[in-house]
Amino acid sequence: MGRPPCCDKVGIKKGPWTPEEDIILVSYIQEHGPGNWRSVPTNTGLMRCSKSCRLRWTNYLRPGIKRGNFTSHEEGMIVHLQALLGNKWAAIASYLPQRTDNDIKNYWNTHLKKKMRKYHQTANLDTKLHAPSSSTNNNNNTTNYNQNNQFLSPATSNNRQQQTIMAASTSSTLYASSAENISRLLEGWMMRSSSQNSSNNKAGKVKNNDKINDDECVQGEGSVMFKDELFESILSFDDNLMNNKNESIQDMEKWFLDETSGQVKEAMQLPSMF
DNA sequence: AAAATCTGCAACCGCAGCCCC
DNA sequence: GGGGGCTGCGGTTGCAGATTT
Repeated sequence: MGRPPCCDKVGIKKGPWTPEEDIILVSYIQEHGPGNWRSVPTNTGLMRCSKSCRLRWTNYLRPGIKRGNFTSHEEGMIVHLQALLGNKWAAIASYLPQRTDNDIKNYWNTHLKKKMRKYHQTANLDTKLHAPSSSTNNNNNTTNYNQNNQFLSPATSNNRQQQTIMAASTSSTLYASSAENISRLLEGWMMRSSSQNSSNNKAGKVKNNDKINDDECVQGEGSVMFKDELFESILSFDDNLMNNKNESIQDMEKWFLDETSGQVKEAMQLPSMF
């Protein structure tokens, strides 16, 4: 019945990755580059399925990943892009090259969704207080979501077209193509893992990896590369805008070009919490 | 202080689409 | 053209730590 899970083979390890496994995977990718995931478990001896290796790399080990502490600007981007695209986390992540789709998805589900709900509760209350009592708005529910669990902001329109535009501009997969970056990551790994006590790795959970990525790849020399990639990503978005202007995309353009959070809020009609 | 509950996030599952033969 | 394999993606789960009772 149904499709069997990809990883139900006997001997395939599941669950949290150990630092040792991470080092093996990073070393292998340093040598061969990302891709051809099918061959990774056999070539490395890792008792993981190819899918697990790919996920571990893209969501955690890939150089340039920034973790935790989303800035208000990033929050604004996520909220606005989610309003435009719906739950197209990969597309949204392509505009935040230092964040993974998984990270953004988690952040949306755990933080932003609640914030938006709260905001709309407040906004709804305000409307009720200020609107005439004859209002025919029967939306008791505070937040509007469509069938795709997409938050419906005032700016939302022509989503199909915008998704096409977004998809066209997400072609730049921002894997670290630079061997230098990967080796820097590996160096950081080796240094830290040697001084790391097992107390930091309860039940195989490796929380301190976060810092390694930040230190080595975001604040280090490698950050130049990723800033450039972000810039290119935004440029490609602008190119698409030139060809596909419509009202809400112009809003988007305005928002992208604005640099201060105040302007962002204004352009997006975002609540003050951002 | 201990138990119960909540929260955040890494990892897994399974579907869809692409690519190659 | 179509069948199989591989990869990408979004939804969901499970668990550890934090918070509350």
